[in-house]
Amino acid sequence: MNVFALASEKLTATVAAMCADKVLPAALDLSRIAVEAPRDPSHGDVASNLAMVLAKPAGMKPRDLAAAVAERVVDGHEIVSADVAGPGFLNLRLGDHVWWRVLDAVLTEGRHFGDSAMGAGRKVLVEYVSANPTGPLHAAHARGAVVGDALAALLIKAGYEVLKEYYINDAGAQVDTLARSTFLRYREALGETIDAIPEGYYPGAYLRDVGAALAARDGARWRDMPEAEWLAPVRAFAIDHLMAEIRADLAHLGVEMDHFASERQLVESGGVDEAFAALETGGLLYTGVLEPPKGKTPEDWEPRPQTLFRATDFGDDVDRPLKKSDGSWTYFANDIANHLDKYRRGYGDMINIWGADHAGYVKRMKAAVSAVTDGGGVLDIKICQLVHMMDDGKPVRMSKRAGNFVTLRDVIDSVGRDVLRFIMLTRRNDQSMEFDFAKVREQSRDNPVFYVQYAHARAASVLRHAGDMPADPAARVAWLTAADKRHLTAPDELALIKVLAGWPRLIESAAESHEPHRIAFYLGDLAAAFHGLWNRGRDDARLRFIVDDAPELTRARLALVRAAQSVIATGLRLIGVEPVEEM
RNA sequence: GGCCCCUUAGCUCAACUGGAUAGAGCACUCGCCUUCUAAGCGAGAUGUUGCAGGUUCGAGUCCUGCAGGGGCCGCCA
Repeated sequence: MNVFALASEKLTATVAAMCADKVLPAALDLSRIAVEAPRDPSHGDVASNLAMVLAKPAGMKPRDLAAAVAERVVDGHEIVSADVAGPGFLNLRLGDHVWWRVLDAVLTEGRHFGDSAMGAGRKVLVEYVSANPTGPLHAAHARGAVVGDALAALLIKAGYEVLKEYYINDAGAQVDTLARSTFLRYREALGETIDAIPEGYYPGAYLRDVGAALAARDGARWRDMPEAEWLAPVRAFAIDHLMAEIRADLAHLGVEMDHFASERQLVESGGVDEAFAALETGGLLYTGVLEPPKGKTPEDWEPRPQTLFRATDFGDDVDRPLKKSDGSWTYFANDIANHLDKYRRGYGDMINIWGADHAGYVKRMKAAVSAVTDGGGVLDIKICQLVHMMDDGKPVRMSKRAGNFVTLRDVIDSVGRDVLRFIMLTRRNDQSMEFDFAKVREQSRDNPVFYVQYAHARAASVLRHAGDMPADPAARVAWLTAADKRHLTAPDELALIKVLAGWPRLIESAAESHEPHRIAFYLGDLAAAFHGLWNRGRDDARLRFIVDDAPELTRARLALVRAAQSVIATGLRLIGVEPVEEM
């Protein structure tokens, strides 16, 4: 149950009744009415701007209109008071039993509390990670992986049908370089001495494993053949090998993709030609010469006619080339095909999670999606800003060139999957963040993961001490919902229930804005409210959850504890973190 | 040179997509504490939201310009 929806229905019903009574004109536009929690709890439980939005069409002053609605909306039961404040806000206060009902809803709905029908089963494709298959995932991939995965889970909870997809860049020059680099390691595995890795090859030691595996499978078969013979099979072998590692690393992080899309397969099956044809049919291609980028002219720049896409018609800054000088497709052309393919698979809503290095690419991709789907497809792109890896305040040096970058696997092994996942959501995606190995392992109030986990474990501890409570889950829910909630009237008890009541709304707003970090922040707030209640018991034993000589009071409080624990657990699981029973 | 993101308390960051007196944590000061779980609790103080304009009942949020930080900028992906 969603108290904001409840209040919203009450308010619109009241306005409708006033229209019917001709107090207000008919056919008012109610779409801009907001019903939300006021920032300051002293203003009430629910606030609405309806009087300010409707004032002009209704021909009334906002405060007068608000007062008229206030008078009619109060029923002394669910809405116990309505006040006009400021320029015309309508502040509602809900009856305590509304909150008690929320508590029962949390208990009976369990992990389904907060599920929303908002998505109405609409299909959404979330593409994330999509790292090149030329090496293991490194630390910088963690953020996109976690943000994408949590967003996907969030959208599922909000009622969307989600496909989690990884786009494998297995078609460009980089995978040819991978093949050649692997071939060196293959010869090495066959006994040759490789003095130095030539310039332009991948030097990473991880390719030794790949070379050795190839030698183990095929022996010396490729060694003396010309490159044209071995390039494709070695490339395929290396990609398969590295993708298997990438999948294993993702699994280690708790990320399970639904689908892996191959760029090469897309190209070979004619997907790019189709996208090209679609653009050509729309008259969106022409041959032209681009200006060199100002202030940074490449040394070998020479004006050259190219096949260009009219990206500027769709909000981009310049038109973009689709073919390289050797006649092959640009990465952009392939990616257009990738997105057209998504669209044709039924995914009109697409979300891509990208790293900061791709930020300059956003406009053209959105332009392309708009063009190639004739406006039918919508692409949202979330840019994950850089993560600065630190250890106790000192930057962790990473050099991809030297091949000594920190792998994703290293980070997971070092701090644990749960910590990594949670921390990656403690910043908005478009904000850069520090990740300090020492700090995230710290067990203190400063560490948000610890703080939230501790709240869950504390709740579990209380429930373990509750002697009367049935152990069987169904019986326990029945026992807790049957508790007399009239014992829960203290302001901070109600405050905790109000935080719980905000969960369904948080799911919807986070899903709508594609911002999974809000879950982590919400859990921090919820944990704070719970710890606050706990701490009341330190000074006054009567304020503890379990009061020995007051079984009915205890039972009601246990219902609150269990409800808080349940929402914390649901929230943690939603972002892929396992709640702990003990710490 | 161009484009994108960012700039909020001393520090690290929020702010429910335009709402009311901009909030947390850390650090700081004072007091308390050893528990249903020890890794703490309570109280206090903290602001020209980078700067200058604009839009409107109302702007941290939207539009323009400027400054600073980061990222990117045809034939890499």
